[in-house]
Amino acid sequence: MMMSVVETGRRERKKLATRAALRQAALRLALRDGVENVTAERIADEADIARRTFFNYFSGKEEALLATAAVGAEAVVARFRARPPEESVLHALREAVLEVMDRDDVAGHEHVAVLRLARAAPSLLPQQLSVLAAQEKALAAAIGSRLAEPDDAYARLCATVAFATLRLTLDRWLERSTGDDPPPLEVLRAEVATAFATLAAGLDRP
Amino acid sequence: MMMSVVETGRRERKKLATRAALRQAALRLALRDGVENVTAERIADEADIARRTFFNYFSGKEEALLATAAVGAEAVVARFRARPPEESVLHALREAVLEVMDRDDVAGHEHVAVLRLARAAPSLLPQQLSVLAAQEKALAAAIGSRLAEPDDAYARLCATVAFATLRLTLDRWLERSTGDDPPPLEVLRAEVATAFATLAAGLDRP
DNA sequence: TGCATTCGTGCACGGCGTGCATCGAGTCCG
DNA sequence: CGGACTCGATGCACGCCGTGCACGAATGCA
Repeated sequence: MMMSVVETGRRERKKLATRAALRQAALRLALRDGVENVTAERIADEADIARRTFFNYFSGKEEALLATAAVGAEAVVARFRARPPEESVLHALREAVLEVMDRDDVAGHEHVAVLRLARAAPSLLPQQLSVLAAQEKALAAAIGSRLAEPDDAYARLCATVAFATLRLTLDRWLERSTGDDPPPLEVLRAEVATAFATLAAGLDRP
Repeated sequence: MMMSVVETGRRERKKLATRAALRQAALRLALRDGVENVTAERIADEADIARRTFFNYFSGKEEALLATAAVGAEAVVARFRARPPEESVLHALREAVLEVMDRDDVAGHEHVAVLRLARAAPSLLPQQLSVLAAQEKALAAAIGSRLAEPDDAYARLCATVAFATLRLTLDRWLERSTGDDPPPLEVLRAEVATAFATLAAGLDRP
């Protein structure tokens, strides 16, 4: 039983492909028919996979849909780890977030599409929050290993507050959507910068 | 169709009683048999109410269980509104939280019991986060009406960060549970104070 | 007292999530 | 190469979930 990340077998490749197929099928159906009309059965059919097998990969349609968003949150943590250690915590966090946002690739567009679906579909909110909560632990660990002296309380507070701020900023950005596409990325970048600046300067006000 | 909060009729009293009976039955069963062994049917039977009627009051067992916790979050918002306007935002928030915690009544003990259940039962996490997210709007509105000049971005950021901090602090407090009961309240009060102090002083670190 | 609401309830139905047994492709080893 | 082993994919069955619908009873009102 190896825990290596790079499992080089045909089996592992097929598993990855199956998971991706299900994830994309879920997103396609949600965009085409609306979130409320998506069932596990339909997703499985769309990907030409048995219903039972779908549940081997995801606990439900919500998890399949938000798996796309989870990749984005993981990416933020990964980028944060890669930031130079001399940067302050909030500075590194902000840059990590901006780096992920600047990736204007297919995964990014899918991520935005999922977030827009989640905004309109209340049934996705619990799962969306759970995804962030799960990544909080990873981010807290990453922050902790950056500190000169360990401070679990501070690391976890930072992680929690950072993701909460990110979620709020994205929500406010999507809220401004005119018609059927989101505002320009520059607006989002500016909002992220000001939010993190507020946190760094001290949140209190008279 | 009156929207008054105090509906003084026999009907309203019975509805409140039914809701409370279901809520308490859910908590009783979860504590006795474990969260995973609680079903809507059992809750309804325990309260001597039809299964169908249960779903007229709650969307599922998770909501019935977390309803107890939701009351606590609402109380924080209510106390915050009652704080004198000359206090700074974070100061008023901290005092509001401490006021609610100091209420050593039955509702408080039930609230703690539910939080301890939620910590051990992953299936309750999504709903727990949703409860807080729902109260964020109310808290943001309360903060907004306190500010000299309106600042929606700041108000919502404060509300989100405050509840996120509260959730984290409670989690860390329950984490320290020795055996079958939580650490003393004084520890919790101190943790809340330091967390809010950190936010007020600025979250960033080298 | 009679009428209008509204609540509680039973019924039915489609969807959900999982344990279990089976089959077959992929992997390993001699 | 070939046999044995591993593990994912699948079908089946079952209990639970959440809701639309219809109906009767309790409540509120004039």
